[in-house]
Amino acid sequence: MKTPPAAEEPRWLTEEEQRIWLSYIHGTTLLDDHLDRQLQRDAGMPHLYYHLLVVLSGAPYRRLRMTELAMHTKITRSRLSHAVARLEKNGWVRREDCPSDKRGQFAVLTDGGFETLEKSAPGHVAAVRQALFDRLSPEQQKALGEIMEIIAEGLQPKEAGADLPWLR
Amino acid sequence: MKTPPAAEEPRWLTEEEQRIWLSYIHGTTLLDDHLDRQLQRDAGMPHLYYHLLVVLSGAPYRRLRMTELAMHTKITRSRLSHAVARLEKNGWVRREDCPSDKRGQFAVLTDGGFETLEKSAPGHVAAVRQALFDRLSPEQQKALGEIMEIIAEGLQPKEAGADLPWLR
DNA sequence: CCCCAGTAGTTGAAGTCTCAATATTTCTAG
DNA sequence: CTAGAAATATTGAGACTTCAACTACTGGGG
Repeated sequence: MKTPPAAEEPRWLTEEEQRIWLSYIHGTTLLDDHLDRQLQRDAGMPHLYYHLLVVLSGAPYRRLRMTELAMHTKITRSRLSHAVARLEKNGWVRREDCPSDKRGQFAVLTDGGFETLEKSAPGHVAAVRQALFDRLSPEQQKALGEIMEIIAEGLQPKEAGADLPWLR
Repeated sequence: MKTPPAAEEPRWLTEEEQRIWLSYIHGTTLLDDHLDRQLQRDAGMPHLYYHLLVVLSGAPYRRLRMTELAMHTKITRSRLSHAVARLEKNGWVRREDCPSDKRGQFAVLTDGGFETLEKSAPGHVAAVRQALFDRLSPEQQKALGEIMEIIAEGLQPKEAGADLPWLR
């Protein structure tokens, strides 16, 4: 009988938590912008598009179903459709019908796309190193990986029932 | 005389570094999307716009010069101009001329903007907690803050000369 | 005082992203 | 076997971002 049931005061962030959160916003904003600019300049595409090529380049036969590619990159299928349309226009990706499912489409990395990747990869890796790995201790790198994995895991569309408390 | 001078092989990311970098991409992609969606739904604006209101609410007289606001939020002045135009249309921010510099503009948080913030803040804090703080140990939270600060610091437009090696 | 390089901020066009709606195909219960 | 539900992928409109060009103003040397 201490607090009214409906108008609970929310648990605000502490000063320390606010600092951390602000640092997160600043760091990610600056890094994302930095890489987008670097890649736009050196490869003619934003970071996400580059990443799509990277993922395709590592897939069997350099191809992936649209839905799979979307899941691997954590983006919506709609966003991916638009992105692939643009990459196709550049000749870096090609679409192919899926023989076993008439609804399906493969996104296939073309030779031109692969060459573009080869040309721009060194500059991109250098940028990532310079902005991230060169500045962090091995412990911090390890911590960052673990932290981001936890965050990603918590936001992933889960398997059926996994977030139903009465099924835990 | 071991390696040709022009075609040095770049220092690719190790497997471990690749894992970390991929986790970073996944985590930030999912978290940014999650918060954008949450705020679009509950407050009618994307996360960046909400953050602009937050920063203004903490500034003296709830106002900041455009350039200052851009620096506080790590975005370009152009992006800010567009964003403030939209926030102004919503009645959450108002522009005011700067008396001491006729080029200058203040962005001022309106009462309506403040109320909107009050209404949506609890939900937003809850989302940040649930996605981030609730899942990380105190040590991880601390580490994340330090890591992001380092990254941000490295990408910040520096003071004149600060990045000239011969001035160090 | 005047020139002009630098600063503050805005603008429009082109590119990208979101959201809801759509067409098509596959799966499944009955 | 078939009707309905679910999955695959795309589309278009509107919102947001980027980039370069632009206006207006300031401040410091000649």
